[in-house]
Amino acid sequence: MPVFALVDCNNFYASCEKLFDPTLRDTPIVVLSNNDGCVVARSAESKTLGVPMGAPWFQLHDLARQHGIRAFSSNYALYADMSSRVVEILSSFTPSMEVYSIDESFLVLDGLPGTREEIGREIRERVARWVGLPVCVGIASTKTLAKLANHAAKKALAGRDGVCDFGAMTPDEVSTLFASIPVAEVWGVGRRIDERLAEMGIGTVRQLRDAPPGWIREHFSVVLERTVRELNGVSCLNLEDVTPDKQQIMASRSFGNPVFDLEGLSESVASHTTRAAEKLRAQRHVAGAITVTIRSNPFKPWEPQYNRSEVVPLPEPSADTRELIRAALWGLRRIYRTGFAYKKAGVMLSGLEPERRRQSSLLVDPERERKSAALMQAMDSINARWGRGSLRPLVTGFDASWRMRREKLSPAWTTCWDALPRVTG
DNA sequence: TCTGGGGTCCTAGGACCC
DNA sequence: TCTGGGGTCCTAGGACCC
Repeated sequence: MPVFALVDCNNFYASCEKLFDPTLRDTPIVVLSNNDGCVVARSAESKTLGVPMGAPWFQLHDLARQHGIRAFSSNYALYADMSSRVVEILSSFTPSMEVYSIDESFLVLDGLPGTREEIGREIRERVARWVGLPVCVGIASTKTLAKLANHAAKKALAGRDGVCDFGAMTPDEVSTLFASIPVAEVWGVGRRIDERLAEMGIGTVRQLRDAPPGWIREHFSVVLERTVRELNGVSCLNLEDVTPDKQQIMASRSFGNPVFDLEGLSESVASHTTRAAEKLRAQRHVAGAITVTIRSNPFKPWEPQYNRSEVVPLPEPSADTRELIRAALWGLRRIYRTGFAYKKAGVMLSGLEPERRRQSSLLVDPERERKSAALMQAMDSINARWGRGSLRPLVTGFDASWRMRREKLSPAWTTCWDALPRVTG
């Protein structure tokens, strides 16, 4: 039977912000979404003050003033860099690991020296010592249980040592613990399923674990059935240690200020397409279609609403920014209507396939393809050397009014020489 | 004034085929 | 009066995740 560990950084974004500013040590802080919209991470102090996850920041101004809560714009350059440092440390324990998200990784502990709890504690200590971030470790025989053990380490068993191994507990202890955890904490149980389970009298992890899998499948889905089996120690989800290629690539943003005209929308759609095309080439794929989406602000229902998207198939699969922009703008012109305050635009690339293996059609001019590839490669190299957006299509524009707000951004401490922290005294 | 972005999987239903 | 059955492919929509 495999042994999974889930390592999860505590309050990851908030912890990253605190790491480089010691004066924030006991200060309640929050990290905001793009456009400084809503709360996406809270430090322990903010959670204690009752700051809800996902709350719009503008609704929290009073609470913030009252308790001195400091807010930060999300600084993904910093978080991504700290994440890669944590991953590097974790991979020193075992090559059998899956980087599940920016702040979570699954490790398979089978065959490692020491008891499972000792390994868990060593992971915590090494990460704390080498990068200064707090993590918790959940250990169990399935991924779903390891996620739950991690939750227990953070909540129900907080105050112990940040490590929870279900394998070290008796069946009775586990059952008692499960009876105290709301079913919504289980990986795979979201809001809707939680509501429906509640109607059926299932409110705790223990009740879900003890529900008949067949009955769950009948009333819900094979997905939740798998969850129930995993809660019973039957491993259904494997470690995905090779990251699969993306099947679709998206790029979208809300606007800092509403946009009314086609020109502004075109600039943003061209910008998003440029970014999406970069991701596409990084994965060495071509796209068969691009979808353009524009929408008004659903949080202002008293304003006229509009929400539409258009799928534009490409004549030939491509990774050429210019061709993708041409297709995206064609789609945009088809769906654009005047008289709306647009809040968001985005594109999605689909029909992805490897650039090599694809069928070459009679319509493709090999010389033109070669030139396209060379140009894109040159553009990517220049942007890698001089920073994103150094060389970009003219249609992405110079008007900054629609670009996002990031008024509370912390420095790029670890990824920009000019922002390197200074030690004095 | 002010409410994120980027993904995956599963299912149902329609089109189409033999 | 009475109108097959089964398979595949695609898309849209709903659920979930961080």
